[in-house]
Amino acid sequence: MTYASVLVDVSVRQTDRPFDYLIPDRWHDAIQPGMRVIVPFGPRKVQGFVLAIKETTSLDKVKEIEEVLDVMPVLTEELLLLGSHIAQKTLCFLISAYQAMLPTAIKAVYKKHVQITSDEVYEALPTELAQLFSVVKRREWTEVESLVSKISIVQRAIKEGLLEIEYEVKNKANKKTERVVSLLKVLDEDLKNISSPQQKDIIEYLRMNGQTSVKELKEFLQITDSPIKTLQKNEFISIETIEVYRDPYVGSDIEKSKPLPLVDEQRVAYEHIVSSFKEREHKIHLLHGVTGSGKTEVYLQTIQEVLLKGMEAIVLVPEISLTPQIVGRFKSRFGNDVAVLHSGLSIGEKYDEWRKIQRKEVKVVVGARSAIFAPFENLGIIIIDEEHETTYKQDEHPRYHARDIAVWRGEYHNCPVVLGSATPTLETFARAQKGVYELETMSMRVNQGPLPEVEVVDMREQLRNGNRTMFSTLLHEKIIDRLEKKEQIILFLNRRGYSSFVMCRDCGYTIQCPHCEVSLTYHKHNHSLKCHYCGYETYMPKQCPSCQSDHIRFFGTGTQKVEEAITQSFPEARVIRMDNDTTSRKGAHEKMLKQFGNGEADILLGTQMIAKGLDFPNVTLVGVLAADSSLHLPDFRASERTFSLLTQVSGRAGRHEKPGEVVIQTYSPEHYSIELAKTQDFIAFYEEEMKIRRSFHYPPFYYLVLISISHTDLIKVVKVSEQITGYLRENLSNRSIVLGPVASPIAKIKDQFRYQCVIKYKSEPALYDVLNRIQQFYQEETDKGKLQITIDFQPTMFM
DNA sequence: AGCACGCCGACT
DNA sequence: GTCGGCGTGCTC
Repeated sequence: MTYASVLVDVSVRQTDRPFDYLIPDRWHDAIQPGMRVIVPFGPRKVQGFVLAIKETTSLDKVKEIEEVLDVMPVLTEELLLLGSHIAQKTLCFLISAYQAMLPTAIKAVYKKHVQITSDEVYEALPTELAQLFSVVKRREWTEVESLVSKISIVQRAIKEGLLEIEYEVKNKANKKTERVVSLLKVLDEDLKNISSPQQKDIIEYLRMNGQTSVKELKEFLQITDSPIKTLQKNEFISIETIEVYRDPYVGSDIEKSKPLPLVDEQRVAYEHIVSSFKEREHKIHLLHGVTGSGKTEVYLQTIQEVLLKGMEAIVLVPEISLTPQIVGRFKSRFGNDVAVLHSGLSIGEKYDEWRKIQRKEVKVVVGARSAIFAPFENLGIIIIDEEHETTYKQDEHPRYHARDIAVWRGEYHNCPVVLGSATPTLETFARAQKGVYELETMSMRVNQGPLPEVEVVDMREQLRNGNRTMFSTLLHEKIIDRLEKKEQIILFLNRRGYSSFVMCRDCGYTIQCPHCEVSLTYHKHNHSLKCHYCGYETYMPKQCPSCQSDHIRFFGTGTQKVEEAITQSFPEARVIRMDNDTTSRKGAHEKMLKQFGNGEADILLGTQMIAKGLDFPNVTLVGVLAADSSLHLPDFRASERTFSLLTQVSGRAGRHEKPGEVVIQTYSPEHYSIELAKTQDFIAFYEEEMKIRRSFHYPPFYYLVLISISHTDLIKVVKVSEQITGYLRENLSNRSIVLGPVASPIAKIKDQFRYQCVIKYKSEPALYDVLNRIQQFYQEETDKGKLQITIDFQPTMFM
């Protein structure tokens, strides 16, 4: 007898452990850990993952596995191991960790049907049910629920054995299939006997072109299914259904590219990384290169080496759909060896890309955060571009950081991990300084061009001098100049922590969301006010609800408003505006960038999404409007983010022959992150910021855990928060610091009050134990859904 | 999470 | 005496 430990797809604490099932004989040697199965669980059926195969079980009664869903495991041995590591380190259920590794298409969909037990039951059934099941003998539960007058009559029929419930587990996956036609043996004699010209055409076509899809045959020969069917019936051809891949990049013509010559700094970095790959050393390299220093080319050539050895590579890029230019570079270098995974793909497309990896049909995957789980088994290198990006941290369970996963997998495979950035996180840079990571510095731009000249304009002064527009005199002049020279301009609107809120000029009243403690945002297109947290929407009032004054206006600068200002100040300029509104349609993003690249516009105006990765030779001016809006967020990383953002945006200017200029507009020009962005001196910024981090006990000197507590009852939230902080203070070592409880910066979302506390620690042996105990203590209450407690290690946000 | 089981009040 | 409400506890 062999048994399987199965982890079922039910994410609650009580089922967060394996259950044993008997493996039926027919599956004996076929079943392997990492495969998905369907098992009976209580009265229903659920999907589960086989964790292990074993010869014995301690139970006296076990059920049999009902079905095996995979031919090969969807989770490799490595990923199974990694899952338990993630569950342990982020305090999530094991099943959640595994779910996070797989494409959504593979997730189970549960259905419940009601059917007649036998044809003889009609007399016994109540008329209502007899009618319902007279023609259709099997119906979906939800359908029955809505058609029937009372659920109880169905339940009684089930008890009496007239009806029964059947549980079904389906795959969300939709493999895209295609019917293909192959020619069987057709003798010339047979051909003579075929009178239909269409059938003859088909055979002719197949003889010329070999295996062909039904679709193509029909299109090319302008025929229907019927002659094809006849040929199949007479066994001249065979039709089989095969799986095909959707190609999200079909039609985009990609030219093959060749390795570019490396400049000295690039070569040094390249050689270091390649040597640790060849020596099979798990080293972490920080590739610290200024914008335009050619980091991507280093990635490409190191990957080339990895591929030469028949090994595989993972490349993470922040939210990749936003940088089609980068995807293009990988596709053009490695062609069909590349799979691309990002959020812009449909569920089916993601699944197809994932299948290519699983079947080892590709060697390189380029993707966003979750691509770190690519099921490669022969990894040679892992690259994380723009290492400092916060999108690498998942903000829902499991709250993992892709960088940590990369390090874990690098260790498992004994391969190097490369972290690339012009503005690495302080944590990473500090490790490189200490020699924990290898530091590769690239301080020169490949084109030998200088970094762009950056000027900071004090907007307070502009205001004092009577300039009330969004453009300082300097930026205005420079825009005019570029427009005349037919050079291009990027205008960046820093909107983080910024929105167009509504305020009464007379009494100062601002309109807030009734369910969340945030101001509502004004939306121009339908004159509405919307809450960005819960979706609440209302009309824009004509009068102040508080003092009835007419002077109620919206404040803040949206991209729309900037666009209007541009057309007013520079009527001849052609503008492309990129923000969430204009790029939500699929492919809109790529299209707009292409237009700008072709010179169809003079100004590209946008938010964060235009800050990185873009490379347009004709851009010689970058303007940053309101540089400091990200500076005053209640977050210790605000300075780091601002500096990083300004550096990245500045890097968009003058990347090729023409030198670039940057104008940064700010109300706090004396702030060090803005002052240092002017010289783009990362080291100076690092040293300055480290002083602050040290004295305030922030990372990289301390690790952080953020515990958030929320509930609809404020008193309950306060009580639980105080209990938790009290417990932490009592049970953690006195070297750790516990802050709070305090109300979260956004104190209420969706009618839930939110409190938080923070643990700062350097080394805390009791940490996991204590946090687990807290989770267990409140488990009953959190299960009911009223109370929520989330624990976030190394949080990126404190909102 | 679902689902059954069981206990209790309400109503034919 | 039955129906349906919800609290409790289990699922190999």
